[in-house]
Amino acid sequence: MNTVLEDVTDASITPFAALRSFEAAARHNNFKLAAEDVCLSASAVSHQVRSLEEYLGIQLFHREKGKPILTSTGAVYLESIKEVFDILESATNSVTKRSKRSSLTLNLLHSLASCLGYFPYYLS
Amino acid sequence: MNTVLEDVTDASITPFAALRSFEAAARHNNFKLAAEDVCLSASAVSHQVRSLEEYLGIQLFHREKGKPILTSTGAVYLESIKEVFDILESATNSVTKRSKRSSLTLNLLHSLASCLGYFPYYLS
DNA sequence: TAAAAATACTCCATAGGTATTTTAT
DNA sequence: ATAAAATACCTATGGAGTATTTTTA
Repeated sequence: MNTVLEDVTDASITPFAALRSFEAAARHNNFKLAAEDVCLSASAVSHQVRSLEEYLGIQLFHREKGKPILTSTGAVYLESIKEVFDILESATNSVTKRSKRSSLTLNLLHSLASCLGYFPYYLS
Repeated sequence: MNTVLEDVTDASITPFAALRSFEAAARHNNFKLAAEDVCLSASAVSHQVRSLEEYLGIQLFHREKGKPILTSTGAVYLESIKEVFDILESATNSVTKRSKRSSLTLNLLHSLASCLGYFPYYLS
């Protein structure tokens, strides 16, 4: 068969973890705070945002002044990404049956609590 | 602070690669064919679909007869997942500037061509 | 000089492969 | 008897960490 290979960026292999970091980074305009949100090191967020930029072939943040500031293109992309997370979340909720279980209240730092929300298996 | 940990499945950490395999598997009701679509081994597709099921805590496929058949819950989930890919794809397209480059036509098997579409860096 | 971002370097967790077994036709 | 799916097991890769450097306020 004849196939013309084009210079496409296939959305279905979008580095997904990077989208989380990107969303958090955009929300704060700050990689350090974003890192806390997503329970990673600032270094990891930097890596991920960069990889997302390379994957897309565009700049998501201006970095002239050290502080990352969302580019206008980044802002456009962000809106869609939020939508993606919203749909994914309602999809997940609609198919996930949650067992009513007895709850346990803990006193925790917010940042740690947030991580436990993502990774409850840290609890033993 | 007080934090109540609930038994939630956080959509933002959905195993994303598994969604691709799931979509392909659902389209074919066949892991082998799905594997070709996503350029992985059938084993990998099996792994991924299972991990997605474990992550969601639901069954996406009936497997009584060896042949995987989408469950009704799986069908519900699939619809949203397709939407997610659609949004992601248009988001990607809208921010991706594609350089008009000269194209090269090759004769390839369909399955390989499909993989090259995903992974053009296989070309040297 | 303090604090975040970028980068260099490293490591190991895990995604995915091969080989094998199971199951259904 | 064949072919797909499940599973066991193993390996290599790259994601993410620490340490360091750079940069801005």
